Amino acid sequence: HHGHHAHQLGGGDTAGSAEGDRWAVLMDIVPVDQKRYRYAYHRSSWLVAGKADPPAPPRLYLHPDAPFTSEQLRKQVVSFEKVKLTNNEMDKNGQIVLNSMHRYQPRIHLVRWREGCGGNITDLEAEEYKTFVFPESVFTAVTAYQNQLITKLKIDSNPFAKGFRDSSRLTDFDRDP
Amino acid sequence: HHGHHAHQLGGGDTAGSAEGDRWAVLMDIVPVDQKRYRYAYHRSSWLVAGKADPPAPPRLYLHPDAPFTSEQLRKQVVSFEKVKLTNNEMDKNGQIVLNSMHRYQPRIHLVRWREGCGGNITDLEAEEYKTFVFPESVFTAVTAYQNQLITKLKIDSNPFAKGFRDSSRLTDFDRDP
DNA sequence: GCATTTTCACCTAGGTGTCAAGTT
DNA sequence: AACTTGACACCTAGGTGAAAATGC
Repeated sequence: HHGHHAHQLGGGDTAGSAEGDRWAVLMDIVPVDQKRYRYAYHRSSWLVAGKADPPAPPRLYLHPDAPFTSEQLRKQVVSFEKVKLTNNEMDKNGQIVLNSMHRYQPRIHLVRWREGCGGNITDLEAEEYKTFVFPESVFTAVTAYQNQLITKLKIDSNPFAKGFRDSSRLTDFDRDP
Repeated sequence: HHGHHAHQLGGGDTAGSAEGDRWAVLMDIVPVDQKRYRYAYHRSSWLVAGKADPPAPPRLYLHPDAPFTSEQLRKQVVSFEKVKLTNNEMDKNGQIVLNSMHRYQPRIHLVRWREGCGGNITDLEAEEYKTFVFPESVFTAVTAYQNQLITKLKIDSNPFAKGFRDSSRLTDFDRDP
């Protein structure tokens, strides 16, 4: 209603605006380059190992709490902790499909909620949206960690991996509490 | 588009119709009468025990898979297995609030999906809907089962209660498998 | 005395990295 | 030789009724 071009959002919606104040937040993950990588253990670094495998078209993952109001977007954390990755190109569960040993850039898309679509967004170019990219979030997809520091980071930061933390090595006192 | 009165749905949408073919399915649970009950253990039956406590206005529980298409409604089971009940009138989790020791009738409402509301249905009378009632689903709300047959039924039919099934009484062979 | 809440052992369901086995 | 998959132990998270504790 401010006369923005379609396919581009401007800033400046004020706190009072209620009309059309519904937003979808989506994530996709796009290739950084056309390369395949391998890991050089002895020098602890990634090396180019050839040309990329043919990429699947990036899948859009809609944040499950959508639609958000602009107030929610201002006051709440929008976490994508439930997004799942797979290397199975035939996946039917809406997971994001990646090729292992390739580099990727996650992207966040803020999309004006269209009444009547119910979040069924298949093509970003048909929407009014703005994309946010955080270059520090680039990563290399793997099926097994190549680096023990990554393994330690995951074990220390993911509650489901608590069983592998150092402190869980028992000190032989696990009988008759 | 067939000229039905608002607030009432007719049958006869054919398989081909696509326009507006989105439906919400909701459940609410309404008091059967204005009575409070108690259970007579010695005769295994419910008795009237006085006048009902003041009822909270019935809450509408929207099926989480909404909206459905009419094809989905024809071909799939619509299960309300995730609905939760509580006796806490202050509940903020969208659970259905009931008074213990009162009789209730669950109801199912089929509601035409309104674009722009995103399933945010607060008042049924503002919608185009049809209600389905199954008298065999009337029940008495409790905080503890009053009848051992109910306890057995629940234990035998709910996977989470498997630990209480007869067959799980161990036969003294639970050492060193 | 009866109804409700709290705590608990026992489950289901599913998210972790490990390790062995399989694949290319 | 390097990468991928599947079975596994170990967790988190939470749904059961039993039994004890609490409330009215």
